Amino acid sequence: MTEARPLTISDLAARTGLRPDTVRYYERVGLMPEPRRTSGDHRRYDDLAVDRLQFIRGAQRLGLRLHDIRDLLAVRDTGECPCEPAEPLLRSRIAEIDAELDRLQHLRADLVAMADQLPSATCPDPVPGTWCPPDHRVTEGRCDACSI
Amino acid sequence: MTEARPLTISDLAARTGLRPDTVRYYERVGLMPEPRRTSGDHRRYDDLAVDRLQFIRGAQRLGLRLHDIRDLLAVRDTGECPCEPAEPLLRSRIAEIDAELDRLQHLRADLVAMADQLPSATCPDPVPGTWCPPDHRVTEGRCDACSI
DNA sequence: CTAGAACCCGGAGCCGACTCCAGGGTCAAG
DNA sequence: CTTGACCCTGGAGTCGGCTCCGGGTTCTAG
Repeated sequence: MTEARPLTISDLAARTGLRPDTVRYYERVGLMPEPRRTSGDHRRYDDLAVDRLQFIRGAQRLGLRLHDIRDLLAVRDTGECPCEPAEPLLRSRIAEIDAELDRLQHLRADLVAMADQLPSATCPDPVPGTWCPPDHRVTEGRCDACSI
Repeated sequence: MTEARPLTISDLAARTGLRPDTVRYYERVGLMPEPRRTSGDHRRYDDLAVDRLQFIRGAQRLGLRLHDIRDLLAVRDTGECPCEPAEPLLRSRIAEIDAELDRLQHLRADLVAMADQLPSATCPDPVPGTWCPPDHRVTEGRCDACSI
């Protein structure tokens, strides 16, 4: 069977697409438990560690923060399914993402409007002056109300 | 005329919705030129400084980074309209935003799928195991391929 | 003239998630 | 046993954009 043979930290890292430093970092911040060590103080891991790191990666892919992932892991460690506490977490991340999408869509629209009018209108009179977002009207090469 | 009477750093900050610390910070990083000083070494500003900070705020509103804004200001300082160099900058920011929107939309879809299936399926067997993104099929409470 | 608000400066701290470093020690293949 | 790849630690650095601090100085209204 493919049991036993313990993994070094870089074996583990390689299997999970991380770097050894990152694994040590996860240990420091409490995502990974302290592993057993060789007599020479080198970390040795088993497949549970691989599983745990994959859980972390999966949760990260879902846009969760290490802070939240730590909480889910704590639940998981009790032997319970982390789904129950995960759902509100996911819902609130969705809300955050919606807010960010909204912000970016508005921003994008502003940028496009700005970029489109740039080559033509605003530039007749190369004078140092205010250069404004597109929702501020420009009169005679100058911005009316650039109070933001 | 509303000329002359020079502004202290907090006057300037108040007029532009910033804090004095922020203005000093902008000076440190090269966005604002060194202003003149009183004999006691206090900064004194004029309306050009207000204009400049408004330009900075406007460009920030468009999602430009201080680094880029500094470049635009450098052009503006030559007396030229910063539009010419601004356009490619804006276009590349738009591309970045598109990439980010894309990422967030995928992420959102994954989160929703995950959150929707949480209360039901995945949880029949509260065993510590892998908990995976929704595009990885789950068989008998376990994930087939959770290699990211 | 005096009180108290505002200013000065350099540097540190914050957020998140790493990443890298130096200066050692250890492991395993040959 | 040697060699070279790997590992250890604690701490610092990175990115961006501020924000705050302490200890000292200056400005200004009354």
